[in-house]
Amino acid sequence: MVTLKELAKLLNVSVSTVSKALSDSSEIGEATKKRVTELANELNYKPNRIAQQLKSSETKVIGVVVPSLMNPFFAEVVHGIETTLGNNNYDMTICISNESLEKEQRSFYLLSSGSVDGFIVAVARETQIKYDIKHFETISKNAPIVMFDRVLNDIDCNKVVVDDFNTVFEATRYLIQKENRKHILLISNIEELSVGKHRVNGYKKAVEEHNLKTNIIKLDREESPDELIKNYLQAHQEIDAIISIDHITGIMALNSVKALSKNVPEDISIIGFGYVDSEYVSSPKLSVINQKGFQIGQLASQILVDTLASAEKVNFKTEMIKSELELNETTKKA
Amino acid sequence: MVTLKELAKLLNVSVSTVSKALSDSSEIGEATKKRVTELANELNYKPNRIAQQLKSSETKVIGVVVPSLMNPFFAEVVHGIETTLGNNNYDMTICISNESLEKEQRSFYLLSSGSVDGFIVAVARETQIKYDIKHFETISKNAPIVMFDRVLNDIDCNKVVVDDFNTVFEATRYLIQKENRKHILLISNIEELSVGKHRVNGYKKAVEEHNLKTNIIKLDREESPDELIKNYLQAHQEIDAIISIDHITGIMALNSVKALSKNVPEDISIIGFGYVDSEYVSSPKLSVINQKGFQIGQLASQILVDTLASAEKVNFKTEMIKSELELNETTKKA
DNA sequence: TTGTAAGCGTTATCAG
DNA sequence: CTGATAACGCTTACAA
Repeated sequence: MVTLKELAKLLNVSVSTVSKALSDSSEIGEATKKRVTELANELNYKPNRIAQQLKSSETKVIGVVVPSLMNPFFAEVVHGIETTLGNNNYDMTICISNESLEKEQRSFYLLSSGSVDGFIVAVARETQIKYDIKHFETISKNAPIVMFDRVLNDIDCNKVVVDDFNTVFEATRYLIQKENRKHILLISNIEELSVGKHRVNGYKKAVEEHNLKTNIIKLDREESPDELIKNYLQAHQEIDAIISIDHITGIMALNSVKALSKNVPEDISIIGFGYVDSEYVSSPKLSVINQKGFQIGQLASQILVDTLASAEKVNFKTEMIKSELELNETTKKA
Repeated sequence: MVTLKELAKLLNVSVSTVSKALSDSSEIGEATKKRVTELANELNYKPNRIAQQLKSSETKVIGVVVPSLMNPFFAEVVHGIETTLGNNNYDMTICISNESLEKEQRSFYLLSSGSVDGFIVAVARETQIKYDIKHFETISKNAPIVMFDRVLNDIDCNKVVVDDFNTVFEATRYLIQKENRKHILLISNIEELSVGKHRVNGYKKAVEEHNLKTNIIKLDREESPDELIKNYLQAHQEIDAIISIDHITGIMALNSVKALSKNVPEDISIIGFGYVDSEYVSSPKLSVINQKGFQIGQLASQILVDTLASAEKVNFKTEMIKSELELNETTKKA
């Protein structure tokens, strides 16, 4: 790595002259500027970012802490984050909490010692359950945090959330009112998360508002979830619609229904949660709730970048990104 | 952010005393050590990592540059990378090239100015096609690079590759020899990538070795790929097996076949490329080639960490991770 | 046992 | 127009 000092020696000028010349300062004469920049290019000089960071006490790096990258929703959000940060000359360092509280804490403490200017987080499942949130309290005093999707009400920071309750409420109501469905099954495998609870409650409200019965299956992947769904459907022939509240069980439900030789959407309508590939891997194409992960990521990082740019402390806001019901082929035509 | 200097002032000792005390140096007396650590804890002192990095000219950060995170294969690899790096006290900053040469170059130059100790890359599609690889040549002189999956033969560095040719060759041969298939269709949507070419060639070799005819569909997502597959199958009723060489078209093929009321695997066997969710979103469960993304990520980062740890320059190696044929329900029982 | 000072690579202030 | 110097926060010879 070639440094200012080496350039200075080779050119027989001082370090500060080189520095100024390279930043095109008006203090430096055109002739020297040219000499300097030419040698710098030749030797492929790049200012050492670590040194700049130390000097400016700004890293231009954002710490992103997510539970997983193999969940397509988070992958999508991270993609949105990357795009916006890139446009604002920020890099990101990603830590994966793996839904573990301890891993999340470690990541935070590691990054909080000057490595990043701010954080974007979706809190780990274990953190939500145990509700051990000291690390957020500590950090939020020093560096701005933006939380998305899985947020903590008791932490004072900017938040970007999905209107989980209303989204599922409306999807359920759609099935009842527009498709005249009366026996709607909800399939859930994220019951313990706050977002999961909101979604279930949205479903319940819509169903109860129409004086219908709730039908809920809670899955977890250990068992054989497709069998469970199939058995349930066989035992409950009255089911005429399914709502799945995560990105995978909707497709599983669709496959189960097909296996029972029921017609979709004639006999049973299905609405799942969408992700980038869901329409490619389902047939007929799954009707989905699109959570707009990309936009969520963009908004979260824009808020963070803006916060870092403005000196005055503005009050914390919670922005809501409205999910969109995308009617494809597993619901009847509108 | 509390610094050594502040601690020193508060304790009426010198900065170096504080520094040594905190690193439990034998030079410092127990009494002062105690005073120092207590105040440090109280004030939540964390050494500024940027300063440490400048001092040691080591960042303990690895730059990871991948084409996409929404491709589950890369998400899996990144997960493997994160795990291994975490175990070795490294962080990672991720850049997404989005398959763009220019974005890839920018990422490299940005990170190469001291921000990271080394790189892990899968090269962008555009880079492979245009074969503009100057940025790799430049960087590889200063920082170690490990390439995975999409590698560049002309760059001298460590590599972790998948045996694409043999994997598909063997899968095809399996269909021919064990399942007695004679009309095998290959579906591809990554023809232009080197890995895609290898896979196609593996297929061709197996087919031709048995004096069978090759049948290939090239897809791209703009058109309506499922229709294309369906039409092809309808026009070619003799097809009795399908190999798909990416993570998504295998499931598409399965759905198309079912739509034509053919039985899987009785009438048609299908083998796709697997990813974490493929068995959950297919029914019957797709038989897949498992590329072992997680292991690839682990190995790539282990190699990089080892390289950084050892002073002597060892020769560059190319390691091969053997993919595994996982026979599920879309092939006949072995 | 503790303190002083130099240095990592930059930038910025101030003199020359 | 150019150069010396200090500072960012830390580590580490070397002195005391």
